[in-house]
Parts: sequence; structure tokens; C-alpha cells
Amino acid sequence: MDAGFEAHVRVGEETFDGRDAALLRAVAAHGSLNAAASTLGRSYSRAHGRIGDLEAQAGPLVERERGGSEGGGSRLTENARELLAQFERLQAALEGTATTERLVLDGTVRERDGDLVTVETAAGTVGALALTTADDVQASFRSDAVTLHAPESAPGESETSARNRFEGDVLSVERGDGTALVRVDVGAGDPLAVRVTATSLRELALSAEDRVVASFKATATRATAAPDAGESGER
Amino acid sequence: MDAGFEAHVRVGEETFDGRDAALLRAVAAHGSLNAAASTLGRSYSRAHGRIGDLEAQAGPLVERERGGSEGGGSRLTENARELLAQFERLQAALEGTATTERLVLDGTVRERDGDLVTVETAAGTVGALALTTADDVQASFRSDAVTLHAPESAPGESETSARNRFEGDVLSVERGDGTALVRVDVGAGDPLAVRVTATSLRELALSAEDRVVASFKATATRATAAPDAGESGER
DNA sequence: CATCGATATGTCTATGCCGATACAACGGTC
DNA sequence: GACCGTTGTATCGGCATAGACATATCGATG
Repeated sequence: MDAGFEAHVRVGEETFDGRDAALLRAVAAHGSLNAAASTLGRSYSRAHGRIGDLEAQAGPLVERERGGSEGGGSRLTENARELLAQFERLQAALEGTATTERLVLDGTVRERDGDLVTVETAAGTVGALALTTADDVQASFRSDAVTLHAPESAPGESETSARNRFEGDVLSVERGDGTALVRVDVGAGDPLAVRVTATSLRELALSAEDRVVASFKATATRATAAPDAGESGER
Repeated sequence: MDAGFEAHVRVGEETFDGRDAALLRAVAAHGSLNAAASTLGRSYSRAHGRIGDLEAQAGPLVERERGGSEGGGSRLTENARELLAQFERLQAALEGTATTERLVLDGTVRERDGDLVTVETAAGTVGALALTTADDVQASFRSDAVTLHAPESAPGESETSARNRFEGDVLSVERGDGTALVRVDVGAGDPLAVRVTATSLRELALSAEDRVVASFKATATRATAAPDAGESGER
């Protein structure tokens, strides 16, 4: 039961997707559309047509050369490299959110101010951006959105823009490759997972049972409708 | 040229996507698969088959009733509501990252430690999670990942797990509905955009030309390959 | 027991996508 | 001028998907 996605970038009427990105990468790697298509197991004519369609919307993507000692070839334009980089940033960003753990807190909306809502949860009150008008909500946020502080030096409410703040005990520290996952009991059902660098782990001198303050921004917290048992309108 | 995606949740052999989610929502809203299919402009037989396929992997999704005064009907199981909620959280999370502004910093990798790299950029040195082995990279992060501090009370390096820190001048403050977008000049090409709540804006008393400290976590920063002008390996 | 509206199931067919194939044009090298 | 490997262009056929349609079944109601 794991999460996934297909990224794409709209460019005019066309939709540039992972398949297109692979094609451009292969062209860059092989120096010819022919070789690119065949290594991808795709037909040359389709690949050719696809590039034509994309170029009609995005401007020149490949510089073509016909004839010559090696028959010619194709190279990416600056334009194409830019598009590809944009796609890859998007892909990386989405990849991050799809694979990053999230903490989900069930709660009830207490206050609204535009998109911003105040939600009461088992762990305390949190601010969140609302994507729903329902009052029974789940507030969730990414484990990499949380900053840990030593309790004695945690900044005051009015000194930072991180509005949400929990205090709790470190349950476990799981060392990874350059980063570590710290689990903190904040009084909610599930522990709060926080991904930090190995350096931070060392400088905060964190280990199990230590007391820490966890802060995260309301604008990085999303409130979505809770899975309602009864009936209360669609969408 | 805007970003998008198609979310899906793998469940056994099947892939639960936005189309499936819409179907389940319509069933919940109308109380019958027949009405659901027809309001979605889809054929009943296909919709029926699709639900059967999904149930083979995910377990019961709808409770069916045949016959009766109103011919019967279908209602979602708890299981289905759970699946739908999971999908909607994913959708919301991805939606957030696809629409949230990102700051992109061009830079060069100076150091590696597992997935973690140190990147030198025009605005300063930042830690990031690397998704590439290239040395010319773009470090990017979400505008909602950045916490603002008053300069005098910004926490020290060893007191928090936010490893990246810039100091700069506020360029502009753009008030929205409950939140505001603060642009900070940090010496990079583009300004750093930070989304904060209206409350934070007030408590930090931010306005243009103020000096602020912006901090964000290395684990929320992603390094992707820069659009390389020359040739340096595929992928 | 006929009616009605829903579930349940199978088949036909239109459509879109894509690989496969064929063929022309190009321009260096031999 | 023949050769070669590429870029262009057009067409055919296979395959998967999904709508359209036909039909059977179910069960409360009147």
C-alpha cells in the first residue's frame, strides 16, 4: 500500500511527462534520436513525432543535423535542458513528499482565518492550511518540516515564524546514511518522526529519553477532511 | 509552464488513482453505483468491473444490496473510506509541493556524507539531500520550509536542527488570506520566498527593509543535477 | 405476481496509442 | 557516384481501454 505519482509539466497544449523526459535524456546521452528511441525500445517515428509536438508548444528542443560522415545527429537545445531540469526538480520535490513520512493528527477545527485554521488535537493545538471546509479534520505535516530544539534554548513564541510547537521525550534514534530519524512522543497516538542530519543529532546530543522541543510551521501543515463515517456532502 | 502530477496508491497488483477515488466518492454521495457511474459519464459495467478488481486486492470496498423497494444500493465500507482518506492525504501533500513556490540555488557540491551533501551557492553554504552524483547541482527547497527569526534572538547553530541559515533584508510583504508571503534578499539571484501566517507576521513585526534570519533544514533541501551544458553521463 | 430500480455479467465496437515498416532526402566519406 | 546512418514522413496493424448494449437476477412494494 504505498504512495506514488506521475509528474508532468504543462507546456502550452502539451503535457511533458516522465516518458518525454526519458526521451530527452536519451537524446542527450546518445547524440541521436534514432539511438535514443531504440535504446528506450520505442519506435523512431513515434519519438520523432512526439518531439515535434512538444516543440510546437515549447519551442526548439533538439538541434538536428542531417547527413555527414556519421549520418547526422541530434543534440538538446538550452531550452530543452532547462525544461528537463525543471521537470527533474519537480520530480525530486514530489518524490520527497511521497516518500517522506507524515504525522497525521485527528482533530477538530476551532477557528478559521482565511485558509488558515486552528485545529485541536490530542497532542495540542496546531495551526494548519485548510483544504476543506469540514470541521472534523486530519492535520498532517512532513517529518522533514519539523525542527528540534534543546528545551532550555527553544525560542519564544514571538521570536520565530514556527507557530506550532510540541514538547516531548525522544523515543528512539535511528541512524541512517548521513541523516537520522528521531521519534518523539508528543502525546498523540503515533510518535512524531523527525528527520535530521547526523550533524544536528550530534550537536543537540540527542538520545532516547531526552526532552526536546519540536517546532513546525502552520503553513507546512495541511488540514484535510477526516474519513467521515456518516454522510456529509461530496468532494 | 506549470507543474502537475497524477497521484496513485499501489494496493497489491492494482493501482488506485484519481479516477478510482472519484468513483468511490460518487458512490458515497449517491448511494448507488449506477447513479455514481452515470453522473461521472462512465459505463456502469466498467465501473462495476473496476470495483471488483480493486476489491480483489484491497478487500471489500462497497456493501451491496440487491432488490428492495428502491432496487438496492451501494455504500462504502470503512475500508474504502480509509483508502480514500489515504489517497486524499497523498493528493493534498503532492498538491502542496506542486503549487508551493521553491527557491532554486545553483551551486557546487563540496562534501558528501551518505545522502547528505554540502553545497556552495551564491547565498552561502547549504546542506541538502542529494538525488544525484553530479557535482554541479541545484539546491531547492519549499517556501513553507523556511522559518523566520528576529536577528537578535535567532538560535545558535548547536541549539536547533535547522542547519541552513541565511540572513537578509525583507524586500516585500504580500498579504494573503490568513497567510502572507515574505520575500527576502539573501544574495542569491532570486529572492527567498517564505510563507508565514498573519500571526507570525504580526508578532515578528515584519515589514520591508527589516533584517531577518531565515533558517531551514538540510533534510528539507533537495539537490538535483544542474542542466549540464556539456556531456556528463546519462540518467 | 407484476413492477421497478438496483446489482451482476458478458459481448460488441469505437477509439486512441504505439510499434513496425517502408521510403525519401540529406550530406559527408571513400 | 555508391555507401552509410541519420533525419523526415506516411501508413498499416495490433493491443488495450472503455462506452454501449443486452440480459439475468434480486427483493420489497402494491
